[in-house]
Formats: sequence, C-alpha cells, structure tokens
Amino acid sequence: MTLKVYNTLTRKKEPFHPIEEKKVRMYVCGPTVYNYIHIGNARPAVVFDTVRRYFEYRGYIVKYVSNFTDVDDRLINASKERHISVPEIADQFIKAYKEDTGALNVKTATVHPRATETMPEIITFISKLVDSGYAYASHGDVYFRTRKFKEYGKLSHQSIDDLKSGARIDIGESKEDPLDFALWKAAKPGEIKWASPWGDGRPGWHIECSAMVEKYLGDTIDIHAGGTDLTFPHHENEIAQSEALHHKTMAHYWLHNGHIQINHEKMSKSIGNVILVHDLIKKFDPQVVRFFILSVQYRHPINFSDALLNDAVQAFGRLATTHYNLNHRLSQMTNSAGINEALVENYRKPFVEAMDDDFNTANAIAVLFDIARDANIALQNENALEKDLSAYVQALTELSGVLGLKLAVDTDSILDTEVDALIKKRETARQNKDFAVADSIRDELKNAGIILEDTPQGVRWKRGQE
RNA sequence: GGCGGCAUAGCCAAGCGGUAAGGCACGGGUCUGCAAAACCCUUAUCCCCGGUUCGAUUCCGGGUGUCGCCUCCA
Repeated sequence: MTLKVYNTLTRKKEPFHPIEEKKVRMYVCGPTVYNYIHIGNARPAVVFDTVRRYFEYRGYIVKYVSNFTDVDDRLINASKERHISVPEIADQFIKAYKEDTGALNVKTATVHPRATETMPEIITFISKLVDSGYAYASHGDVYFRTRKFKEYGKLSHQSIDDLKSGARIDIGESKEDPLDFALWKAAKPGEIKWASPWGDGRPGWHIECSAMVEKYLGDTIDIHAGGTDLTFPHHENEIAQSEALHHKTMAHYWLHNGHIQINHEKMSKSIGNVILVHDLIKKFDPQVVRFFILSVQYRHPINFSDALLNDAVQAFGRLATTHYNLNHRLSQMTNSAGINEALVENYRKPFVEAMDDDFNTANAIAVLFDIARDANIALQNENALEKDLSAYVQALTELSGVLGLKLAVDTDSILDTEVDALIKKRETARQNKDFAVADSIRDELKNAGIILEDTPQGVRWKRGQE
C-alpha cells in the first residue's frame, strides 16, 4: 500500500516518496503570537499533528518544525496598546499556544523556532539574495525582485501578469515593481529593531520561514504545510526566495488545510466571529474539539457551531463509553488471556487504507465506530472471550491514538469510597427488591454528577450530566 | 476580472465508473425491577440540463447556488 498525499503544487494526489528512506522532514507555518490562537490556528496544528502521528505510526522518523512569528505589525501594535514590549507579548502567547495546543493533544514540534532567534540566518539569507541580484535595497527596506524569479506563480497557479492587478504599493514603500515584496523593513522610530547591512529594521514575513526551513531542515524538504490562505502570497514568496537562492526545489509536497467557517462565512476579526481555543475548551472537552476537526477531510472547509460541537460530544462519547465499558468488563477478568491479534488487524487494515488516502480521517473515524459497534455486540455476550475484548481495547486505543484522541471517561473522584459505599447499599436494596431505596440512591448520585449503570457483571459508574 | 473549493438523507460527513460508509437526531423494537449503556429495524429519485458509456453520485460540457484566494488572514 502506498501513502498518497494531495499536492497543491500539482493539484493531484501523489504517492509519497520521502527524500530519505523512512524519514520525513516537514515544516508547518505557525501562528503570529500576538493573541490567543483561534480555532482557525488550531486546525492546521491538529491536522498536521495527525499527519505527523500517522507517519510515525507507519514507521517514519519525522522532523517536525513549526515557527512562531514573534515580530510583525500586529505584535508592534499590541505592544503600543498594552505598553509592554514585543518580546513580553510573544512570550505570553507562545506559552498560551503551548497550553491550548497541548489541551488538543498536539505533540510538541521537534523544533519550534522563533523569528527573532533566527535573525542572523535571516540577514544572511537576504544578503545572498541581494548579492545574486534577486533583491535590492531601497530606503532602508529590501525587496525581492519578483519578476526575476521565472517560476513565480507555480504554486498558486497564477500567471505573474494576472497577479499584477492585485498587487499594490503601500505609502512609504519604494518598489521597482508592485509585485515585489519586502524581505526587510526599515524600523520606524521607537519600533523594535535589529541591525543589518541596510540599516536597523526587522524581517518581512515570508523570509523567516525560508530561513528556518533552510536552517533546521535543509534546502529541500518533504512537506511544507499551512492554511489554504497561505498558498498565496506567503508560500509562493517562500518558494521564490528559497529557490532563487538554492536553485533547488524547496519542498516536494505542499499541503494546505481548509478554513473554518462560522455560519458558513469566513471567520475574521472584522466580522467579529473569531472563536478562541482558550474560550472554546472551557465549554467543550478539547478531545471533542479535536475529534470534530478530524471528522472532516482536512482540505475541506468546516463549519463551526455549538450545535455541531454538541453532536460531536455525543459521537465521541460513544467511542469513549465503549472503551470504558470494555475496560470495566476486562477488569473482572484474568488479564492473562492475551490478545486476538487477527481481530486487531481487521481494523488496522481499513484504518491504514483510509489514512493512506491523503489522510482521510473521516473514514479512519468510521473504522473507530466499526470497532465500537463490534465491541458492544461482544459485550452483550456473557461468554465473550477475554482475548477478543482485549483486541477491541487494543484496536480502539491504538487507532484513536494515531489520531491523537484520548478516549477517557471521567471516573476520577475523591469520593470513590463514598460512592462505593452507596453503590453497595443500593445493591443490597436491589437484592431485597427495595427499589424505592435503590432508586433514591441512584438519584442522589445522579444529582452529584455520578451515573450508575447496572450490568450483568455488576455496577458501572461514571461522571456526567443526566 | 484571474484562479480554486464545495453542492450526497432533518443535521454532519465519506464514496469519485458497477444502482449510496460512518456519526448525530427522530420513530419502532429488544434487553432492564425501572433506568442507563447497548443491540436490531426504519429513513437518500446523490443541485439542474445535456453528453460519453452496457452502466455516472462518480468522467466531460453548460447552468444555478455557495465558500474562498488574488489585502502579512490558519
């Protein structure tokens, strides 16, 4: 079986061939850290984390680099408004980013470079472009000579002349051509700045990624990824910079995730419908948020709403419940029967097939539900074999783990002994057919957020609403 | 204007040449002291019109609708 990935460069699904056998070098454009991340930032984080986990599951060693843009106009503006320094703001939101993505079970990148920590490489990169004639200094700024890069537009599939109409020159800029873009920006009075051959200033947006890719992953990498909006101009410009300098392909595969929409329209600050992960995970289990994001193929748009999330709560809960119920049953067994490996393999196969098809997580999740259904059928059988039940647990845990989903039912409680005592009391009442007492105990626990379920194998309990 | 995505049951969403996965919700049933959990059953002329084909949701052409990129917005 071969893994196929959709490549924006060719607009086709292509078999994945790594540069080095069983190794993947990937770069994912990270956030500008001037605020808490929104769910639009969370999607690429979750999606490409899943891509990474899948590669690892398939035996690849993945070097995963994702940057923090920690200096730009928005950070500078935030700095002015809040009267604290740019680095302080960046530190605050990098910390928040790690907390939020951590909650979503996103693994830490192999390297998480910051633009401001890559300054020497950025300046060297620009210098070389200037030396080779691909860039020029102008009044303290440095611009890339876009028309000199003949393949410009190959990623976004636009001819350079079509792009020209959309290009513009801001006040104060002095470009040779409207299509040229900034590599270095001269500092305005009072702004954060770094010394350079062209005067004090800071890097343009695109150059940091080119410099970081080169520094941490090399001239040519396997996968470069980000949100679909980054295709143009960001990634187009990265290609221009890097390939003009190295005369080598920057990345073999370009992956772009679709956007998140609110009520079928773009999420944006101006519309005022931005949802921060920081807030969302107060209302919904982060695992459910991750599950919801992965329930749709990553290139398609996802519409977000509380109603949709609530459906996901139910769906994900089904998986978690099955997992829990399996473990409840197994806890009463010998723990020595081994695992029915053939049964696990029955689910691994379709799962891998789904993921091999451009990371079709929707189909992969369908496999999880197949496991749940089969496991639940098995659980109804009082003579179910332990090795089969163990296989269901294994399949569920292993495959949901590849998607970065933790199936857990909340049973943590300091009230364990108290709950136990009440459950025992209720069991006695039930044996005596004193159902009024039994039901009142059940109601009492329910009001305390503990749900009791009677099964042939004894009482199960979990935390939850109603 | 240039480039692109999407249009599948009440809702979400796969499939991409051989008469429609999965989930949520609804209804009916089974199990249960009653519940819960679970299982079973039920629910789709695949936006429209042409074309190619023995056969199209799936390919091609044309519509319509919708979302997006072309503004440092993931």
